[in-house]
Amino acid sequence: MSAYLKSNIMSFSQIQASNLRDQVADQIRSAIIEGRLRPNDHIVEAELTAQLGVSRTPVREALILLEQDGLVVSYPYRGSFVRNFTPQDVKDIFSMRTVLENFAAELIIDRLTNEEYNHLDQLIEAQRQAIAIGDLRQIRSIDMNFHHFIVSCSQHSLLIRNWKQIVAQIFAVLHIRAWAIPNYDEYKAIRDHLAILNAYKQRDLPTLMSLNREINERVAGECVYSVEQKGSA
Amino acid sequence: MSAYLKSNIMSFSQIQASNLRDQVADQIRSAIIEGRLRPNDHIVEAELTAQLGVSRTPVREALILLEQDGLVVSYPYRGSFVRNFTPQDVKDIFSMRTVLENFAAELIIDRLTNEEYNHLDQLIEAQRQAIAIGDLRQIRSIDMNFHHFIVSCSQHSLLIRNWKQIVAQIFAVLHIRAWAIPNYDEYKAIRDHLAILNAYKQRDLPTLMSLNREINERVAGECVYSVEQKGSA
DNA sequence: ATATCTCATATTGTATACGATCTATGAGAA
DNA sequence: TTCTCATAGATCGTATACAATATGAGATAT
Repeated sequence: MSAYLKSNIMSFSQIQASNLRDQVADQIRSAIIEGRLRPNDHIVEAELTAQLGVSRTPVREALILLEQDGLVVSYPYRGSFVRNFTPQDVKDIFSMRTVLENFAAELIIDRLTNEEYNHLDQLIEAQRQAIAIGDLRQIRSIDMNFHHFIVSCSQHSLLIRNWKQIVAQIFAVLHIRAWAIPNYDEYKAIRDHLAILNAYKQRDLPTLMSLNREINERVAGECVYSVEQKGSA
Repeated sequence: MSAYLKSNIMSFSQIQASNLRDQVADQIRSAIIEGRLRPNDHIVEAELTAQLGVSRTPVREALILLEQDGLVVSYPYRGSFVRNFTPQDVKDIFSMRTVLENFAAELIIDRLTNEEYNHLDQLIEAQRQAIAIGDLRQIRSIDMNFHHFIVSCSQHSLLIRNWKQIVAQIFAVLHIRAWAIPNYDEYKAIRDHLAILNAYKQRDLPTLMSLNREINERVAGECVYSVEQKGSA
């Protein structure tokens, strides 16, 4: 395996937050993405201070980061809350994701190597096994890795950065979908990924772009439905 | 004039930073965008504390925001520096701008009203006058407003937000161009804007998208040249 | 009973104090 | 002369203390 490919594959886990700010941000981000913190939950700085054993300074700085990431909203002298996505928010997020992933596709479709195809094949297989076991957290993780690997192949740091932000928001929304649609067919993602990978192998950009659009619009629809359900419940 | 249009036009000036953090961030951002702070300049928290008459806390928080915006880079225990754009950075920034503006075009091209066309006409004329006077700062401001108005018509908050970030970085780079190419023909922008506006009026999306791409690639090339000049100087 | 006002409490915004780390400088040895 | 290493100064990271603001409970008037 080439050094480039390896670093690409590892780019999710190799990140190590040096300062407390980033560590705290990662903790809160995980809590939101994994659904332990729910939309509109009040994030009280003093509580995190106690729970994490750090002072308010890094906690506050972490919350600033998360607000920039669109996972948290803050109001002056009232505090920070887990962002509650409106149907319009969800539509916007998924439409932006489509735009970014189509841009990535345009950049890489003629440059992907067999090694990279193989890695994507393996990820699909791993996700299939995670679904068989029923490990939802693992399913989500591999799913994200599939798309992240593709986007990171572009080596377009700005694109990768913006995509990561969007996807973090999407994962927060996917938890709402999981609550609203308990028996969601996770194998849909497998079929989607196979179709995407096939389009890449065929180097068929138009098909790939409409695939991206259709998939994202379908999932967006599911999430909008879920958000509306939650609002009326 | 419709209420929607009015709020759209005013959306640049109506922002009012309530807390010190945002005020400090705005000050530093302006300094970078206007070229008073140059790439690689060391931003020392204590100096800003003294100059602005606030404590280090809001200064630090502002620097975190600016790092997220891609205008500042920070190294642990070494400090924050005005970001120095590499040629690759410049290419990435402009290619992302193209993607975002083409997305905006797709969203709005069939929905723009005569009022909005008129406003864009007025902005072009205002920019022409600013060029005649030679007010570079005003030229830049109106130029940004032209594009911002278009993007904001999409009412896609995520798109608008990402676009604003990108454009702040571009403005920082444009100052490098101004230093490298002192007698730059500012009327180029007028011709570009007229062509863009005309494509919108014709509702000709393909032409508009290739226009966007060509213009951004041309300006990107000028900026890459300028960045390379600076590096070798 | 309802509405409105007052004030205590909780929470955030800001300032300051302390600790950790980097960088440059200079003395001493090879 | 040049290299190494210790030390001091500068700067950032974190913790704590104080100030400003929002919220809600209870009192009071209608």
